[in-house]
Amino acid sequence: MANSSKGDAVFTYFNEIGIISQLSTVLFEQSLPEGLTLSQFSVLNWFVRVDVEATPGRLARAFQVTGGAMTNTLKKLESKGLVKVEPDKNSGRRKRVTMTRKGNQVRDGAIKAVAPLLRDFSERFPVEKLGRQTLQLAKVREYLDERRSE
Amino acid sequence: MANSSKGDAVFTYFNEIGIISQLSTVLFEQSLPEGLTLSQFSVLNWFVRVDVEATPGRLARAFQVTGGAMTNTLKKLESKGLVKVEPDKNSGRRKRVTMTRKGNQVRDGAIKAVAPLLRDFSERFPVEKLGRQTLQLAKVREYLDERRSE
DNA sequence: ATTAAATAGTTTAATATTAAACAAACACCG
DNA sequence: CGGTGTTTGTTTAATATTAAACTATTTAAT
Repeated sequence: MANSSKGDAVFTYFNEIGIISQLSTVLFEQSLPEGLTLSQFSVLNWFVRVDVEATPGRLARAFQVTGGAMTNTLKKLESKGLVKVEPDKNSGRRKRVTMTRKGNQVRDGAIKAVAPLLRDFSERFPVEKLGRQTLQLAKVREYLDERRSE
Repeated sequence: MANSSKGDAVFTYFNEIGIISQLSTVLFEQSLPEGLTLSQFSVLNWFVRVDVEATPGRLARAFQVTGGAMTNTLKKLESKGLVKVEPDKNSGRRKRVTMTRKGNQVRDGAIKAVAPLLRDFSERFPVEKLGRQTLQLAKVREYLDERRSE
């Protein structure tokens, strides 16, 4: 009895998380320009926040998706002219991915387009509270990450 | 500056949520028997926790998925012999979905199979803490739900 | 130097999902 | 009635994803 109610609590917790993930992704993508998906935007944003160049593999690892998924995402971005994918001069199997000028502009536009959404949200859920929740979530994420490939 | 850092905080928050959703779903499904997906298990579980019968539409609404998605899920469950889908005698357009005996058994098996996972998790993250987080998450979920179809 | 193993990236087939178009049955109002 | 609009469920086409097979290249071992 106490066991199943514990299980229920855990189940409810992950259920809420799943629903929030779904709803927030849809809301977010509705505001994004150029038919950008969250994955595509995230890659563009990575180039601003982390590094100006990358390999497909590095991006796949950064976003915890398979290589195939990243190949697909990069193809979409490339066909929109937002990233450039070239062979790496130093290694025949690697490729070198960079953001184009247009990619940078579209990323900036996306940030602007999404700003009202974020502003509204952080009015109702102030950053201090959010920060505390994020810390707790990070612990859960780390725990699951460890249990991932065991 | 303060604006973008606010945005970052919100973005990080939803990012953590997205990753947890992904990881927990994979971990959960790896433990489920009969090749059950989370969606399929959730439907079976619904029949134990909420009602012994339903229409496809009611289930679709309960899980916030489209009608088409529920049609698909129910077909999978039906082909495994875990639910029964019949025409409703009182209404020609409705259908009546119930869980079979086998469905009940498989659901019980799934609960057992998943128990160690839940136990481990609630050792590391005690229910009181989890409950508090769940409350906060529910508020966020409600907020997003309101903003959904506006 | 050759061979074996590891790495990087792509392709293919499958899955779960959505949105949109559709079909059938019902409800209601003139 | 009789037509109009709504509800219920399915189908279709598209998407993003995964796992697995595959190619090509580099590294390591003997």
